[in-house]
Amino acid sequence: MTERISDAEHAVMEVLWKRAPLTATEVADRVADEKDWSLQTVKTLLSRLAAKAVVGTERDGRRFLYSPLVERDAYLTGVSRNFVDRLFGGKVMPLVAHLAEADELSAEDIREIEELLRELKK
Amino acid sequence: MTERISDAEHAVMEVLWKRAPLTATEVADRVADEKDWSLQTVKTLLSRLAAKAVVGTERDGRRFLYSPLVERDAYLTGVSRNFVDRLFGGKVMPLVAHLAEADELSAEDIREIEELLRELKK
DNA sequence: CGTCAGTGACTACACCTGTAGTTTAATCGA
DNA sequence: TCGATTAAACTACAGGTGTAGTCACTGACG
Repeated sequence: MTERISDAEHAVMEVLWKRAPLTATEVADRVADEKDWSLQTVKTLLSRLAAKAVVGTERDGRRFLYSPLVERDAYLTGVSRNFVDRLFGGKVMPLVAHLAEADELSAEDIREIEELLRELKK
Repeated sequence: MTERISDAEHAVMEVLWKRAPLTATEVADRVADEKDWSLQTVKTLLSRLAAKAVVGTERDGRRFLYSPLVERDAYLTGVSRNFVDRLFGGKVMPLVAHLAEADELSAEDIREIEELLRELKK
């Protein structure tokens, strides 16, 4: 069971998944594109992530370099799994069906998914 | 924007979506199949849901009857939307692709989804 | 009529989250 | 060398969440 990552923490992780290692200041700069957070806020989030061993720290003189310890893919698999389990009884079909019925799927989406499934069957 | 429903509250909602109206005790009994919560806990959750106007209350003598005010379908659409937006940039394909790659889709799942999509295109 | 079981209302409380401010220690530039 | 800068560490604090406990009332039962 991978440690829980909160929404705010997730935004920080996205930055680190894109590029790492980074210093706290660098992370804050990049996160600033999305969120209007102070440097301190980002540092707090990094500390919490480090405390949970979701990011690793490496000393670089007076500062730290932060890197993800959890892979984005593994994380996404975990949360998706959890999501589908909790809300759709663990079955992906009802989820897709639901999105379809709610008109959340474009013709484009449908085409892409079909293609993907065709690939999978090989 | 529908009011936020927490995880614990969601378990209570599932019971009410299955059958309503119910008294607090009845809800607690049914929830007990899933969660090991005391009656008081369930009552607290019902109060919070009522305060958020996610369930409605109807007086029945000395007790209340609780019913959902939000439809399950609408709720699922909302959270699914939100989930896909936050984690997969709003595209459903990457989510399905991800679950597929992570071997979370059985051959059976694939067949069902294909069938569903075929239906959709009509 | 008095007691008790059931019910909603109110209170509790620790932990998580979002969002920082403050303190302290190290470093770099003049 | 000394002050200005910068970074990490520690502290803060309100609101949400999980998980109840307690209180006060009321109707049913003996």
